[in-house]
Amino acid sequence: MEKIDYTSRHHQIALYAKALAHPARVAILEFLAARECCFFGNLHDVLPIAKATVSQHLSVLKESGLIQGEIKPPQVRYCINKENWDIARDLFGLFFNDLKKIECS
Amino acid sequence: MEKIDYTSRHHQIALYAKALAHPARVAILEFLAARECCFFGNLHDVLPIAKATVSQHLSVLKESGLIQGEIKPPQVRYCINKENWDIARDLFGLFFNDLKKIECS
DNA sequence: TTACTTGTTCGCAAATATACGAACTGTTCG
DNA sequence: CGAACAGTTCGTATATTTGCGAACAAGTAA
Repeated sequence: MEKIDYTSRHHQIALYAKALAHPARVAILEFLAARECCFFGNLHDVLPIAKATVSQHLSVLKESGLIQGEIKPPQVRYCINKENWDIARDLFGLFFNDLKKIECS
Repeated sequence: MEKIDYTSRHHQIALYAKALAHPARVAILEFLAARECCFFGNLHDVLPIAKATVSQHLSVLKESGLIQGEIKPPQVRYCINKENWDIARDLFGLFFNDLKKIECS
């Protein structure tokens, strides 16, 4: 039997999933999306974690491509990266919806 | 400013995301869904990892609720858990689609 | 019974993730 | 200039994840 390699799709889904794999990051994305954009301080104010930790989670989200940050001295404004957000949405959408015949006999 | 607690939705999305956060598990789910169900051996045959590791990933997926295993001596048959799969699909669907007004000014 | 087949569990090592305070950078304000 | 403000980065501690071989458990076949 032939071993398979993980496809780039597998990797991409896994990477976006990893970005969503912590409640703080889910909350950040939700908060960001609801208000379009917001500053680091707004996020730190509502999240139950230290600012260093908030910064770290934002860093993970930035690396995943789901958000972007813009320096507006003396603050930093974060917002959803719409392009990658759409890519992630489509990846998950296809992944969850295009699997037919799911019935265990 | 009021701190928020992570909601159970945040936690649930994070948990499902964590289940998808490894290429092997994405591949397993895809493989499972394409063939409805299959045995441990089929998965081990196609995945580039040791059987102990396959078992571990299956365990993670089982705990997430996305799949279920049934012992059919001497084999174990795994398949998608449709109920939870639908829940996850809806969670991600709402999460990615119900965020309007995503534009960074 | 013994041997084999199928898959899980154990024990360990290495890598990654999470969290925080303290120190730091860069900007603004007095 | 020095103080205050907004965030990031550093260093560290702890927990979780990933991966594997070896040992194990359960069922089947001889």
